[in-house]
Amino acid sequence: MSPGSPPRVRFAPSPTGRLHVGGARTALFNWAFARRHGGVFVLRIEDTDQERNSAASLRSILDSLRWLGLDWDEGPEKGGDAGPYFQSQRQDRYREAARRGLEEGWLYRCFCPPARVAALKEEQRAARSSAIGYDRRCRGLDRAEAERRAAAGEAHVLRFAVPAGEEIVVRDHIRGRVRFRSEEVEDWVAVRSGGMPTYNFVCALDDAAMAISHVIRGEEHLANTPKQLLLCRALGLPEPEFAHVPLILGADGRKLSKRTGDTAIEDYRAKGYPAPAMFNFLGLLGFAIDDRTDRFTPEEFVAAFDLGRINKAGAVFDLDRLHWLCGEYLRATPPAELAPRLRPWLAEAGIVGPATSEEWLERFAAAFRERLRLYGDAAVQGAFLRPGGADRPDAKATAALAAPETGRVLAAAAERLEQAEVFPPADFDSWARELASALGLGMGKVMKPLRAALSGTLGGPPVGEILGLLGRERALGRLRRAAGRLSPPSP
RNA sequence: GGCCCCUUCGUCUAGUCUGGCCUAGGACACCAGGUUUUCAUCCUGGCAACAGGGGUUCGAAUCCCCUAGGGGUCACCA
Repeated sequence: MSPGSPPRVRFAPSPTGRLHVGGARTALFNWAFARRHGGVFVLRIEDTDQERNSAASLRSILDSLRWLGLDWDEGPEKGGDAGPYFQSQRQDRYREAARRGLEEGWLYRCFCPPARVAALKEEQRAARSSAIGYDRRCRGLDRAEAERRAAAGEAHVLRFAVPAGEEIVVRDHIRGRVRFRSEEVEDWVAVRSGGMPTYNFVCALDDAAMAISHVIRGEEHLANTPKQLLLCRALGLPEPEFAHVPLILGADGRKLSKRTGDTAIEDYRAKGYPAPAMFNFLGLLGFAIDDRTDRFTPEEFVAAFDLGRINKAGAVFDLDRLHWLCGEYLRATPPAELAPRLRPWLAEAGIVGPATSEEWLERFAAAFRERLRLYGDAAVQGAFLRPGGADRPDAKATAALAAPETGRVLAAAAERLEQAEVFPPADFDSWARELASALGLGMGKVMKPLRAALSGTLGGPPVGEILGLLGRERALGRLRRAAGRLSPPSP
């Protein structure tokens, strides 16, 4: 990092889809680096692909970043001195650079039809040739003639005239110095036939214009870097430092794709993954604070963040680990805090209504907290609390209900609960023990049918908690309905 | 195929730059016990890795070379 001035980094998504987990982690690392060094985190929108851009994508990306807690200092909805932050609004600058490139000769007009170039590359591939891409045919065109053809409206692109014999060194904080020879770089397209510049062109231009000191991005961009560096040289622009972070892999060991699971941050949000757990998880992919810290706050992450400590190898997106982390976060959330977050999920599942009290939700949160991993789990696990939720007991519950003593147990429990002064009994354990001994049965024989009648299943929170969530009327109703369903005892 | 990157338990990783403290540590998952009215939580224990081969060195997971394997990239996408 250049001494003295605080670093400037950027995350530059293209609004052609939702925020991918890989992109999210890249953003996270950029953000952490900026925060760690008192630098500036810029958000730049690379909307040079007019076909695929969409406003919905942009909104989704911004929402996902905010959800993760990654705030930007300059960019959309924020402004800044280096704007505009949408590449579609920087066309005049790109045009000026292109004009200069043509004039200085490091850009040239190429009239080769796309089909010719495609065929060329096809040939190279088939022949297993080591030749690189475009054969530079138009590079030798007479300048005046090229201008004439262009003026006549002939379709063409602008290509970068890659110089021979140059060595390009990418200064990478993760991989050290990566060297390329300019012979290996093709004369890439800088401006499309439609006049729209390409990624490699505008990316380097904007990084320089926005005074980006460190380019932290995915490893898939490493092979592109020489093109951008060559452009910097042609324009006499300063070269940024780099950090190409390893890919996030699917279970198959390849770049994470939709085949191997959800790839959009929004998907995880929609399924009820807690944001802090997601942040934590992403921060653990390719990075570790030390040999034992696996849970941390954003502040702790920032304090420990160091580009040099990022791993070189790709990291598999391990859903098991994410789930575990989510559970850790939910268990650590106080019920009073958890309750409001659970509400929408419970409401959607028809478990609570607008009239449901905060107190009830808190009780629910306290009862379920240790068995939830995602907010969304509450809807599934709490399903039995819906009206009639115990009417169709599962296999195990049905078996428990079929025990010979069930009728006595349910009747006795209902009677005692009806008469109880406080509901549920203040000391449920003692209450249950008393009931068991009065019936001359073991605890298991008593609790199982109760649980089955109350919730239709044998799992879940302690029976005392279930009673509290159901309330006296509904609990008694369920006990009696279950008792009524039993076949009458033979005389 | 060319170029580039990578390689520690099944997975995420510590250790590698600054060889010895590593009979390689932690975590997830898994397995086995324990606690518990159930599930879950929690506790205890277990399984499990330096890709292979050569060097250098008194000593290598750590340094060098080779091989193998994996990945990325070769668009008028970003």
